[in-house]
Amino acid sequence: MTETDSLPERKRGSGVKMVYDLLRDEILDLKIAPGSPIDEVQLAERFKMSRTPIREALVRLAGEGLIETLPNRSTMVSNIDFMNLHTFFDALVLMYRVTTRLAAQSHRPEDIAIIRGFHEDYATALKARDHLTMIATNAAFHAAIAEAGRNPYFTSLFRRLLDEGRRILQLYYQSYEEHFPQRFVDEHAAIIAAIEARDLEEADRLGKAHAEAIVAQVQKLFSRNDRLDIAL
Amino acid sequence: MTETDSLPERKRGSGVKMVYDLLRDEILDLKIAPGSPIDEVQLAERFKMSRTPIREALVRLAGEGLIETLPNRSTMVSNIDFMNLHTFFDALVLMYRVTTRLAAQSHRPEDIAIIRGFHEDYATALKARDHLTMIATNAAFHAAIAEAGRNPYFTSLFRRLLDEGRRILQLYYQSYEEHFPQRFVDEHAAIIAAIEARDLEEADRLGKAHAEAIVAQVQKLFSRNDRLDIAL
DNA sequence: TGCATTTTATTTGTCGACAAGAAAAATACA
DNA sequence: TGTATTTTTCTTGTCGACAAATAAAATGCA
Repeated sequence: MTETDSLPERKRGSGVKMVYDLLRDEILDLKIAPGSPIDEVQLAERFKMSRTPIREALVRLAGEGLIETLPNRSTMVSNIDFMNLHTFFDALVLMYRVTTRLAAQSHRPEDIAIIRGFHEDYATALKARDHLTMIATNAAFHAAIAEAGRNPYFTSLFRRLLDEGRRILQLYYQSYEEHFPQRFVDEHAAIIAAIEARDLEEADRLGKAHAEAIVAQVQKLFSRNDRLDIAL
Repeated sequence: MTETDSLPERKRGSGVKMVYDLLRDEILDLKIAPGSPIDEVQLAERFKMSRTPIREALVRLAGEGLIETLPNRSTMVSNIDFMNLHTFFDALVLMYRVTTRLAAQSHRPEDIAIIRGFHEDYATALKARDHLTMIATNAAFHAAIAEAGRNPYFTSLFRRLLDEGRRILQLYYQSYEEHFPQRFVDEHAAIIAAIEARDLEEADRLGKAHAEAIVAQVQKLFSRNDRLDIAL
């Protein structure tokens, strides 16, 4: 509702990107709930621009599956498909493996610095018990590893999966507020070491184990919820 | 240039999809060369609609990497990145494996019928020595297998790779006009059999072998071209 | 009151127009 | 003639308005 627009002056091509980035973050941080309707005119008023650039941003978001648009009728934030979470987890685990392995193979020195940066940001956020930052920096950490692997096809799919994962982890931490495992930080450190040592097999193995640990933990929560739903 | 628009009457939401589909096919069939500029007003005239829906179609195509758009300046058909073809092949081979394996695991009877349909279309096109149809039905065949695997994340990446592959195969067949291997038809048949038998390992193995055969063949061509470039 | 039909309201898809940016052309100047 | 600067041209990004499509409300009728 409250909008902090300091500059009414906007550069020519920047409006779309701004709306896109902001909406994307709000969706991934669950600030806008899945299923919420998205109103073009409302957004146009909020950002003080015409509907045209708003629409372009929405088309992009729809292209990444973050919003769904019914023809001639409402557009809304995509729901999380709990029924088919296993397909998400399958893809996530495989991409963790592949990207970590490729990073061990193809990284350059400067990549390690970037990865370490996010690693430290994550550790800091964990100490501060800051969910949102933890989730976002964790995603950034693994995205940086994928970038170091230098396969844009894998990177883009992995980014999409990490995005979707941000929403799911968000739900997870809303249920388990006091759960902040140092373990993940240690695993991250081990992954970095394997990448730096160019040990493909170890990187692959660690990536797989790390992914499966996260998946197992999240699945535990949702299976509990499933049982709850059935009980109702 | 010549446009066959029989109906000047268009339904409300159909314009964007029409432009999108047509442009997409023209790009993938190399009817528009990589690097060609795309002019919005020209398209608007050609399809007899305003620039707005044209633009939406272009944004979609850009989202899939089929066109590239320089801010405030021209937009053009994406070039094929020959320098990094190996990343494409890596991703392609892995997705061939994964989707074929998942199809063996998760397919339903009705999927087989669809897959067989494209299989036969491919065989027909091969007999007719019709490049364009061969390439398109081959992509459709493997996309159908991916659909039977029922993992939308893998399917969407694989679709993108198959699309890009259409352009590359197009180049390939432009060089080797008389090369129409029956072998691929046989391999397709074997893949269908493995899927139907729900033999995951065999499906995986065949998918990998099939992919690597295609990759090897294409690489042979391009490595020859590479040498040529160096010789010049 | 309950259901079918018409009317109104809301939201999207499309349009034509205009202005900002960048390249190309034209001009000035050495 | 060659380079710097201005002018023109061309394309894109944005705008406000209108029309089609759908949902919601109102009305009619039993």
